[in-house]
Amino acid sequence: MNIAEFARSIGVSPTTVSHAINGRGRISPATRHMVLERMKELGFTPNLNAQRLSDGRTYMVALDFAYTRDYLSDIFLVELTRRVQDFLDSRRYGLLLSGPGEVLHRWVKTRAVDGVLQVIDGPPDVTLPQDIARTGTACVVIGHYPIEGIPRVGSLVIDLRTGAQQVARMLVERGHRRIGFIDQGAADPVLWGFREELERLGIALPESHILGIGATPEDGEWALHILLERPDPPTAVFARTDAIAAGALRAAQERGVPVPQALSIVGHDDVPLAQWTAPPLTTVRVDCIEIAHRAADTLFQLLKQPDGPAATVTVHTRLIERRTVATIA
Amino acid sequence: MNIAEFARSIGVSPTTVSHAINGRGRISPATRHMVLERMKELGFTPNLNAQRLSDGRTYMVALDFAYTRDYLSDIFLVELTRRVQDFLDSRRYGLLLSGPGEVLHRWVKTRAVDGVLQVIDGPPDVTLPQDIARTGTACVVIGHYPIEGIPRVGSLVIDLRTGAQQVARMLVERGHRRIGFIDQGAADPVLWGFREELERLGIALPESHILGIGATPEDGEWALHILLERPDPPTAVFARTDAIAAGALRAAQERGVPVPQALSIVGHDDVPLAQWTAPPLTTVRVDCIEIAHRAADTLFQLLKQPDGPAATVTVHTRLIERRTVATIA
DNA sequence: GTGAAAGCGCTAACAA
DNA sequence: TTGTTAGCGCTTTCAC
Repeated sequence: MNIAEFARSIGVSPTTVSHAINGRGRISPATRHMVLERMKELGFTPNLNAQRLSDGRTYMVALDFAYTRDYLSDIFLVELTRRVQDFLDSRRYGLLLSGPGEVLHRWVKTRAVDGVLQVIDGPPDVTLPQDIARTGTACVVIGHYPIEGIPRVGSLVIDLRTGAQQVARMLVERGHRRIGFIDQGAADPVLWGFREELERLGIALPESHILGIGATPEDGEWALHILLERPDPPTAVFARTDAIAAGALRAAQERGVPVPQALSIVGHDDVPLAQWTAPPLTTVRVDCIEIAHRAADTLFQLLKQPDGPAATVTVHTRLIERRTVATIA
Repeated sequence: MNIAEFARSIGVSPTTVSHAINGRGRISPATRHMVLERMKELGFTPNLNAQRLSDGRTYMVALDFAYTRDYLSDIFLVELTRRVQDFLDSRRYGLLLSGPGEVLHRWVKTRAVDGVLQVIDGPPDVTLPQDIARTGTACVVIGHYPIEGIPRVGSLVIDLRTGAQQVARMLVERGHRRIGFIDQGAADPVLWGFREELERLGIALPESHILGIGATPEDGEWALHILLERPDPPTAVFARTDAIAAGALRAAQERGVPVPQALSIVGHDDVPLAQWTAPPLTTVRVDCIEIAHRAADTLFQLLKQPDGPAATVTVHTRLIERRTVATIA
């Protein structure tokens, strides 16, 4: 059944039906109500593709993971995807889970989506969103750095420094002076923020106390063993991911080093695992719901006002205290 | 730029361009080649929404998780999603990540997708795929039971019994006679297959050796402690998920029970965690790639031949031997 | 407040 | 082999 048949069968014109559906146009509340009622009765639903062609909007948003590494854990992406999906659902938009690169461009060029949410893990490649925006498709980049001054491009900055700084302050307040850091093979804002804050507090984070090659628990085990073998072993260790922290925790237990009494351990990301470790892991939360919400919101802003100011919003990470940090005597 | 402008600018008719794009219709190879070349040059890409309206196909597939519990772990869904996405990408189809229930129905009714892949975790609700299929949209249900005899509905059965039976045979071959099972709060084909195979081999799995309330490592710890307190403690334990098995492993270590020397433990699902435990976990793999591929394939079959036979394909789980099972002296 | 008619950009009979 | 033309189902301007 199409709009014409339906309109005829309830004795009005297609125009009236369209007005009733969209709430636009002049139509009496009574007529509108009647049309809507009978739509349900007769089971008429407008063909989305015709609407798309006609009004130029697709009611679709593409989500693209332009990842080069595994910066944030998979679970973060799942969670983010789910939250974005919920948000879009509630606005009757659809989520197109796009592959990266060429595939995404195809969706943009064929006008399959109104906007793109792009999650990236490194420094931003301005070219990508620029290409997208040039075709008239809005784009919001979710990453660790702002992107500014490009029309139709917004950015959501996940500020990794905040949480890292909180960790630094907490550890120092608890009396820790010899502190270690285990990264996942690449320095990033977590390390930078952590180190800067420590330095501000007068504590050094020597290169010898920063190590890491990967993001598995094994990497964490390995790294912790090395740190504890040093002549001046740390009393607290901050790990770049919870998985690394879990490995470090295990290594400490293997060595008979009680956590947190003899060694404090802090993780990062607050994945579910962080609540399961024994004792539960003190860590830094990256708030998915907030990120998903505000990123999608920024995108919708851009859809509504294509020439509005390209917004940059920042979401901060924050310390979640559990049971793996103790005060030094 | 639309097809008319483009056609005019290269001196042919829109029809010819359309023929060139779609490979259908009669067109000389030379013309076709020329048109394609100039498309790239001038950057013309056909509007997908117009194509959709015109030829009635949307080149979109919806993926829906109609879950009531957490049967398969999240990581499975991620992996599955990624594989489905890759498959669709390669066929120039898009993946619409749909919410469940009403949301999915909206996409179907508005003709936003050609087909639906539905992942369910319990016994099948035939109504759902039936409603979808009735509107002319193909549907493949990914679950643990076949769905047959409904036009335009296919099913992919993940046969959980196979792997469970392999586990049973392996444990018995290795000399185990007192065996325990930790489930996640609900009996399912894994338990059934396991118990049946044990019985076939003349080994009983007493109710007292089957327990479980949840799927976290803590649940596994708790369950293992109880099992080992029994007068006739098991020498081998099969856990319904790897997370449960990981908890059991930890509990054994806490009690000073060496694994696998004094106790064999087997997990299920083969999530990444299973390789990280110490020792690495013997478990049962659910092959995502195969599932994604064959489910999508079945769906495409249905798209190609709407009235073809509604296929049911079965993917079997299989035992992955690592290091947590030993032969009993 | 309602309806007639002209698009939106593409595909596919059919004619040339 | 190529071009003309009539849809696909909706929105929206503009008369009534």
